[in-house]
Parts: sequence; structure tokens; C-alpha cells
Amino acid sequence: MSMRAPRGTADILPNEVKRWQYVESILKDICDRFNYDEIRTPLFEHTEVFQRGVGDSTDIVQKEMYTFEDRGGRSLTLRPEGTATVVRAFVENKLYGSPIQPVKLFYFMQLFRYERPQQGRMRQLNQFGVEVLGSADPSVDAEVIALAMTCYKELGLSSLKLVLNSLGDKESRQNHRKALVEHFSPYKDELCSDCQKRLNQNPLRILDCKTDRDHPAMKTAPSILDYLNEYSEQYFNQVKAYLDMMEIPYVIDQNLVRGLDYYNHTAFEIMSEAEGFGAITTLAGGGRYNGLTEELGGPNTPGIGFAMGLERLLMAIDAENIKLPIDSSVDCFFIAVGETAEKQASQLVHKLRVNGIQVDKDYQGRKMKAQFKAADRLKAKYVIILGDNELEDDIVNVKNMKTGDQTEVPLTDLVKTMQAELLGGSQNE
RNA sequence: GCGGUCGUGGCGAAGCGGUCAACGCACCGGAUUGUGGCUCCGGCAUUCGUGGGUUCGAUUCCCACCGGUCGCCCCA
Repeated sequence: MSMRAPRGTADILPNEVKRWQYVESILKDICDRFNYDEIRTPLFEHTEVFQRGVGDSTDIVQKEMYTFEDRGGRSLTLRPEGTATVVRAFVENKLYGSPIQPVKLFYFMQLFRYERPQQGRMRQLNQFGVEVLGSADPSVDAEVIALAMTCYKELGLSSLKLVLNSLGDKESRQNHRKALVEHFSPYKDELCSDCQKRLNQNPLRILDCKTDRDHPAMKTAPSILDYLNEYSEQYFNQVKAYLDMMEIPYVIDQNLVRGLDYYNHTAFEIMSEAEGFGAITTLAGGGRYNGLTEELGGPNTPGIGFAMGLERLLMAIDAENIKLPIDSSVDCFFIAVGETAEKQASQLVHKLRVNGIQVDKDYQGRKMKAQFKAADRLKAKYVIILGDNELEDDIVNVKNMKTGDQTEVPLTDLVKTMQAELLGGSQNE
């Protein structure tokens, strides 16, 4: 096959789409209760938005962006990440001037990253995320985390781990950075090549390295938590206190460093602990990014958010064997036999449809038996039969597929009868 | 970007140099000329991922590429 979807992309077929729609409806409903409003931003941005917003030293910017030049010579990039585009929109549209503060936003986005695909990692991926701009109150941090956890909980997931850390403010980070460089410099030659680079660029990320995880210097490395200044420490304590009050369990991981440059203070990750989930266990990640608005040309506005991968969310639902309540049945299947009946069927089917009843029919002039099979396949609740016998008496036979009961219904009463049947049927179930 | 593994009909899966290919499921038709989920019979691969090569001959051997999958890096 030569015409294939590009590597790392996937078609989501109707059956699967039903699951997505269900999940999306739950997430939207939660956002509604938390009073977050949806924002939609362009699929691509000026490349600079991500270079400045996400950070030049990050893997995303260095090797994962789909960047292209348009016919006007502009460098554009398919968004690899949500926060930078949302913050750009926040600044550009001066939402910092909105009378309602903070600004609480959610989004569903398709993102693009040039990576080697594997399960739970696609080149085109879907994320649901949330951003709150305009408040530096620790209760907001806790609320955002609570929102994320609520999403998983209401979808029935339970094998989850919330990992929490604080990266501190600028001053704390600088002090910690200095300590890290001093600590690791003597061992530079023993560290992996990535970490040798990180030592200069972003020593914090050495802590997150899997290659050097067992190096003795790791254990004794200075923890950011020991370098938090008073404000940062208090802030972190308050976030934890709010989570405790909401009874949201978490574990502290001093080595949790998020991959993007813009994070400070609260950083968190939600992982799946379900058996057989695969190597990639991160379901969602987020944190605070005070200062990012300035980086993108706006006034200094505090912000915090998270994003969760929807592909991974669906995977986790499967891994925990959760059956989503998806109704794939059709209410009625109309069976017509004979030319006259088939012609009249189209008319009756349309009449039922415009009166709010879900109906499907055969389109291939098949025999009654085959039409019944089709009705079964569609899990039809009722079959409506119109043939020569019925035509003579101006009636139709309505068969309840579950009970097998069949009754004659005058054509003039069909809509009314079906409305009554279907209403009654749903009440019983 | 690196490494392992795999690529046969709509799906699952045999064949592993020599009649262009078992079997199962699904689907279509018939037995049963107006009633489904059972049974029986029949039908259903003119590119065996793509392109080269070896050979008298390749789905079967070799190479490259493409793709899936698992892992590494990193992340959602």
C-alpha cells in the first residue's frame, strides 16, 4: 500500500470515535463544574512562539518540531505543545485586562512532534489541558491538580500516582543550580554525554536522567527542596495543605523536573500504575509558569496549567479494563419487501426521523432474512416491517427485537406509537 | 536519532524454493419464494508491505526502503 497515513498518525474510526466523544464529554462537564472556559488557538504559530515559550534548550524545540516556511517566507511551526499557544493568545488578546480574574481556560488540541512512534506516543497527538492565568494563589495550584485528578476519577481510573515537587522561584532555582554545578562538576567525566551538556545548560535535568540514575553522586545531590527560599517553601507547603484538605494523595519526588523551561514552583505529574501499561507511564504533566507571559511579550502574569494525553488516557482506560457506557445500538430498523413497499419506506423512514426517532434501513433490496440480520448487526431495538400484506391494510408490523413481540400498527399511528415505545423502553432500562 | 522484533484475504493465522496460497472468523448467496441470533451447502487472495538481487523457478533465500510493534532518549 502506497497511500498510507504518515508515520505516527492514526485514523480514528467510528467505533473508536464514540469512546473519544464519551471521554471528551466527561472532561468538558468537569470543566464546566470547575467553571473553566474553552479556548481554541491556531494549529500553527510563528516558530518563535515555541522557541521562546517552550525554551530553546528543550528536546521539543531542538529536535521535535514540525517547522516549515510558508510562501511568504515566514517560519511557522505546527504546535508541539499547548501552553505556549494559549499564553500567546492570552497576551495578544489582552485577556489580562479581563474583568474576570483569574482567567481559567481549557482546551482540546492536536499537537505535532517529530518522534519515533510507539504505543502512547504519536507524531500527531491529542491533549486536553487547562491553564489558569492571573493568580499566584496556592489554592489555584491545588485546584488545577484536583481538576486533573477528577478527570481520571470520573472516568473510573484508580491505579494512579500523583507526583509532586517544587522547583521554587527564580532565586531558589539559581541557588540550587549553583549547588548542582558544584556538586556534579567533579564527576563530569563519569556522567552520560547528555548530562555533560546539561551541566552547563540545565543542570536541574541531570536529576531526571535515567542513564545516570544509579551514579553515587545522584543520591547525594542537593535537593531543590533544601534550596527553596522562604516564600517558595511556604508556597509549596500551602499547596500541599490544600491537597491534604481535599484528600488528594500525592508523593513528593525531589527529582521530578519537567522537561520544559518555563516551569517554577509547583510541578506535578500523574502516572498510571496499571499492570501492562507499557514503558510510558506519564498520563499528564503540569506546573506553574510565572513569568512566561513576559517571555511572550505581555505583562508579568502568574500562570499554572497541565495537559493530559488523550491517547494515553484511552490506553489507561483499557489497561484498567474499564468499559465505557457507550450505546452503539439503533432504535429502529425499517424492513421493506417489494418495490411498492420500498418506495413508501423512504417516506416513512424520513417521517420518523424528523419526528425524533432514530431509524435505519436496507439500501440494497435484500431479502427479508438478510434485512433482519442487518437489523441484528445494528442492534436494532425495533424492526418495522412493511410488505404486501401490510400495504393492503395500511398498517405496519412493529417487532420488539428483545422480546420478539410483534404488533400491527396503523400507518397513521406509527410515529406516535414509536415515540411512546421508545420512551417507555428507555424508562425500563 | 539508536537497538530488538515483525509485515500473507475485512480480521486472525498456516505455508518457508517447485501446481499464484491451508484453516478459522466475518461477509455474500442458497437450502427455507415474508421474519433475526441454530444447522447444512456454496462463494470470497489476478501486488503474499515496496523495490532490487540470487535461482530454471521465490510468499518462501539475500539487500535496501517503507510501515507496525517493543525498548532507549525524552515526553502527553
